Amino acid sequence: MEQRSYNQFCATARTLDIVGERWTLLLIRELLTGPKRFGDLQKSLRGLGTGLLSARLKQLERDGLAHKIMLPPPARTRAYALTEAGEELGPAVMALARWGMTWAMGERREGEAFHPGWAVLALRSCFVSEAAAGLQATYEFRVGSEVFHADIDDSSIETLHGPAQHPDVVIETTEDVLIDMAAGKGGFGEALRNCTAIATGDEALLSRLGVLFIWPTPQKRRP
Amino acid sequence: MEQRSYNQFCATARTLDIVGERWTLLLIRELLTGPKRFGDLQKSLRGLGTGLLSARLKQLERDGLAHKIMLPPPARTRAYALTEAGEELGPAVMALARWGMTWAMGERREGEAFHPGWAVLALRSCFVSEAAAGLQATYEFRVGSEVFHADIDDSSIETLHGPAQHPDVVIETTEDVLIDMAAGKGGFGEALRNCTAIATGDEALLSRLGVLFIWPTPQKRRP
DNA sequence: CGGCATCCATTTTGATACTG
DNA sequence: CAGTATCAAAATGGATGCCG
Repeated sequence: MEQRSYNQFCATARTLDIVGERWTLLLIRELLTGPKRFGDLQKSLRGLGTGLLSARLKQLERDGLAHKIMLPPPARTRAYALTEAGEELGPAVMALARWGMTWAMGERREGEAFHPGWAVLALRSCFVSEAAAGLQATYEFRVGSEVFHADIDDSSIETLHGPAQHPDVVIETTEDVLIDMAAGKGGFGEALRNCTAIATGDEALLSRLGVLFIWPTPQKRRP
Repeated sequence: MEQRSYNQFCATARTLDIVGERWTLLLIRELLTGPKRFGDLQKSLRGLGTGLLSARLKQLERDGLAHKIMLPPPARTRAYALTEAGEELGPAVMALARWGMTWAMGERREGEAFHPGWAVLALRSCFVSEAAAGLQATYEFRVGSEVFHADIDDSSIETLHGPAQHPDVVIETTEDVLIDMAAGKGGFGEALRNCTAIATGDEALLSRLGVLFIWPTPQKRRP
């Protein structure tokens, strides 16, 4: 199994040799919110069969971007987690996401899957680090049975799957609100005000959300 | 010809639907330093046949990322240029390049192609915008028969193929120096000091290069 | 559940030959 | 040059069966 390569001594090409194949960057997107099990990865990626998923994960391991871990009790099952090198692809994935928010989102299309985690990651890519200078806060997001949290610590952010230890604010909402947000219908602040979102916790931190996360203005691509 | 899609309502996935196919991001990398002709694109991308190149360019046009233009006299030939949406992929490509510089470069491998333009783009991704606040300067780089220039204007940068109008500094060097730089053997400052680089122009601006462009420290990926 | 192996229909790609 | 046309080789997708 010889690995295909662009054979260019160029940082972009070398990166794409490693993560440029179909599905690879989406796998990394999944793992950016924390370790995931084989089955959960497959459920998130319709169209990716077990064979190819297995091959891609092996490749990520071989290339030092991910590794198998044992989930702590009481789970005690295997899962895949990013290594440091894998985590550091975050900025690149966020940059791709930002471009997509601006130039490629719009209305949800017939048959398109949606997972709350994707919206949470999109939110991370909207994080305005300058607006968080000196801030320390944890926001928890509950959407149906899915829970995520954003940990902000002085201009850095982490967005992880699962509940927070000590959330300062808890926001409970529905998938539909996130879908509207992802479609660019008003920023995060509007999504909150809009409808079903219920928030509990520190009022000041809650109202700060609109400054911490700024959704880019959608634009039209013209041929 | 139905376009293949991940079918996910997610900014990253939507972006990859558009630019995630093989060669597409490398094509965009080529166009990020300015318009290019069909033949020149092909020469830069060994392994990409005329058929696929033609198909990719059509797709870029259809998706509003690039368009055909007429080069101004005396050239008067057709070329491909990025649209605004295409240009805005710059940050994403730069992010991929930065990751590659850190985690994937090292020694040049047997058979790998190299073009000065790739190094110039890598340089752009090392640009420290804070270090350029209030600065206005144009650097011209000459490498063999290839000429590029970096136009810095108050914390923003453009790196283009071709000579500059009014360069403040002209740096003449060899491919080997750029290759060493790309391999991470010392930053740009060192590359200049090192050997064949000859610079003419404003001394103060020249010595500022080491602050304007900071090469990331190469790291090892561990499986 | 997690994961590999196998088979097979479709797509993508790579390489080259050919045309305006 | 700037592309089309063509064909062989790979990669993908989907289904299914097996094993710990």
